[in-house]
Amino acid sequence: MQFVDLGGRSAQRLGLSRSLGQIYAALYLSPRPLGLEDLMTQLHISKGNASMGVRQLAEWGAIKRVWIKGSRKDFYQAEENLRTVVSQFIGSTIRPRIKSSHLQLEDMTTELKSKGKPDPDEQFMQDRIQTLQRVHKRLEKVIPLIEKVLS
Amino acid sequence: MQFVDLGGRSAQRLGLSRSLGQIYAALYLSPRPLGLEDLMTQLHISKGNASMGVRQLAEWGAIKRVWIKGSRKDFYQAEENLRTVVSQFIGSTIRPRIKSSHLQLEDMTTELKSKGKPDPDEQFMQDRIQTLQRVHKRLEKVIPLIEKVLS
DNA sequence: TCTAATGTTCAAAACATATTGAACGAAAGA
DNA sequence: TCTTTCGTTCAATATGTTTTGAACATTAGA
Repeated sequence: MQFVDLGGRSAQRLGLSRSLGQIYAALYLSPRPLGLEDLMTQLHISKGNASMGVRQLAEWGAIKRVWIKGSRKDFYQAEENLRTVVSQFIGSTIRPRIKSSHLQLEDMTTELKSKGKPDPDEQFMQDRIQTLQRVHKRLEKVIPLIEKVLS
Repeated sequence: MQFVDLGGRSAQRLGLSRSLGQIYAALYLSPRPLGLEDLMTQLHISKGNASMGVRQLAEWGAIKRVWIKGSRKDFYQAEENLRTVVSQFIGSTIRPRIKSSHLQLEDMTTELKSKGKPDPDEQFMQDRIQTLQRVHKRLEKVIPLIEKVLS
């Protein structure tokens, strides 16, 4: 299905697995909660894959588990507020990565500076890294804007 | 080298190959242009990899080829204006993808609408896709902000 | 023209990651 | 208690991507 395909490809672009995107897409378009069985047949994926997928998505708050009276299967439905989904993804995945780069750049500058008496080449490196840090800081400011634009 | 590693990992996060990031990082920190030979030895990558890497980066305008008198090797240096690099990357890679998703969503809505008389489930899908389109449009607005924040 | 230096190409290999599926565990109902 | 249904786990497999390296192309200089 076209929408599910789009979900799969979008997920891959974001560095996630295709099936995560497919699962979310299928749930997002379904008026009724779906069980593992449904996902397996609709998406042609294995039970293991479906199981791991829904767990991951539920951890991120992108889908939620619902109970349906009279069935002992687990059912899931998409968190329909996309702002929430995006925020969650940013918080759990994007932000930590940015922070990590941030820290590494800091490490490098402090180490360089601690050596004192930089020769011209070291000075050049130091300058470049500082420039990069400034750019990095500016880029970080975009993150809150993403969330703002979705409100 | 730490900075080169960071470049490699960052590239991978952006969906590029590790060596692209490493090559750019090495050039970015080097006060002098580097040739293929330098890249091969500094980064422990093959000649083919280095050759393909610099071509790609040069196409994106992230590095430029420079001639050094008295040598017939090709040398490269990083485009030092990171704003340019980012813009280029957005234009050549991010924007087309967004546009593609955009078009696919439009396709789906028009197809759904053309069928007339949606049953309740079709109606639900139609609504969800429309919501998604609105979110998508809002997210698109962030792109110019990225470029703005770098000016 | 021949040789040496350099860059390019692309099929094969290496690598990384996602997916499968069989075995297992838990728990409900008979 | 036994059986069935359902979800989970994870080693093996499949898939997709990157990297290698040997063969080739091109050009400069001898």
